[in-house]
Amino acid sequence: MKKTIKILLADGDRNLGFILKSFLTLKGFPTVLCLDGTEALERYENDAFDFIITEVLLRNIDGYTLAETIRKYDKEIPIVFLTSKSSRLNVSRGFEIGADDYITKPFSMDELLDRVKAICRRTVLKTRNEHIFQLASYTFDSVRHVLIRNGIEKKLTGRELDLLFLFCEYKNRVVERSFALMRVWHKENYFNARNMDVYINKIRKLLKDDPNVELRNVHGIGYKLVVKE
Amino acid sequence: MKKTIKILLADGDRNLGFILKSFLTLKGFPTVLCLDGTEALERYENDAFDFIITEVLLRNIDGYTLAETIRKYDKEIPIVFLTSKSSRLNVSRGFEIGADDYITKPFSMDELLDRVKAICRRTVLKTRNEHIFQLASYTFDSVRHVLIRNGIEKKLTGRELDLLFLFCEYKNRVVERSFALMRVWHKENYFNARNMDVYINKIRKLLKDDPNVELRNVHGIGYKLVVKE
DNA sequence: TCTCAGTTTTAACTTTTTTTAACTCAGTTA
DNA sequence: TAACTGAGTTAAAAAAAGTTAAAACTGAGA
Repeated sequence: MKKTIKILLADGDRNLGFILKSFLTLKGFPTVLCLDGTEALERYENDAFDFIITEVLLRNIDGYTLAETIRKYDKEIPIVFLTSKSSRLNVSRGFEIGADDYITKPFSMDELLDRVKAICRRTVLKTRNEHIFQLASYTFDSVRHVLIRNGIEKKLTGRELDLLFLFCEYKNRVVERSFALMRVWHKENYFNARNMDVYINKIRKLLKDDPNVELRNVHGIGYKLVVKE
Repeated sequence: MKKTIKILLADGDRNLGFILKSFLTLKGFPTVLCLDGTEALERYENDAFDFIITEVLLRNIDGYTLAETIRKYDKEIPIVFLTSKSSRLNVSRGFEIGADDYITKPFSMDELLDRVKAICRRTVLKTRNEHIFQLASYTFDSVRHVLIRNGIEKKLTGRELDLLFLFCEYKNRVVERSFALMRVWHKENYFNARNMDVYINKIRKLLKDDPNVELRNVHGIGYKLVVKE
């Protein structure tokens, strides 16, 4: 299962690349850095990524060609291009390949992070087609924001909804704590972590009437919504 | 027959500007890029545009002044301001000029496109005189200022009308509180915010007879008029 | 100009939701 | 088993939103 968004970063500048990689990884997006196009493609073929960030000007294989090749395998994966001021570039080629964004250097780390997050949010929204989940005797309607059992409806608050929705997406699979924090609170710190504990508690109380549903903790890793059916 | 929307984009950053221009053009909105206020104004006077996107901080003539000048010629043309996070700016001045939206950098391309499209939809509604909205079993006629259900008409007051109209424009999408305050009250402060609460309450009472319409709060963000159809 | 009804704003107060905090309990490792 | 870290519980504080009523404003008609 996919717990986190794993980024493939292709940037020829070893120093900047390393800084970006460290920053993104720290912010909850594990990142692999490649210094040229060939390396990036090789890495892509031998690993599983959820997000591509690539410079336009890249040694061996340029960013556009890299993106095109990756698009052949994956029509959905978000691709963001980085360009420097000096570089002559073919923006429309980028967008025809299906770029999700272009970011011009110089940019701040936070700017990059913000845009990565924005694109993730969007991609997640797209997949949010299914909105009614059956959890043993509970019915969870994420559009109407209610949890129903024996005809009794309980209205969910925003945080309850987002968190329960996340666990439903990954029903019977482990969701990592840090992933949940990023998805629901969009950041990770001590207080958000405690706050999540509180909401885990609330969700457990909401689901307590049917022993066939259980929000189980996986020590040191995260949680798993176990549904017997 | 759909008319193409031609955009005048004023942005001092040559690179970002070029990317935005290419992106918008590719997405079906032919765009002309100007790098400063004087150039933008000159272009505006010698060409026909349907949409203005301008940075607030612009060389020679700033974005606000540019917008004000254009407003003298055209009371209807949609104007969107781009601002950077850091820049201290005068949001209410923008809305007094009649801004349709403010977009804070960094934003993703898709975000910009979405908002441009949303504004076009609205403008089309206005010019087509599509002013009647069907909200489940309610009919809202924004020209006659009435809300009708089962043949019973209720007259709406000014504020009720403006606010409900705004929510209808963004039906099933979230309208941010501060955006609503700007659009309806043209400024944002503690009392306006409380005042809006009062009108949210009024609108909910007006719409309470059909459970298929709901003005839902999104905690910490805004409201969403949810209509099941 | 004055009055009055309709409308909007201000204000005080309540409720809901989220966050912070303090403390307890459980699982892991040396 | 002690020490440590992760997780669970509960309560309080803080922030956001909802409700209600009175005050202030506004504009049409006397």
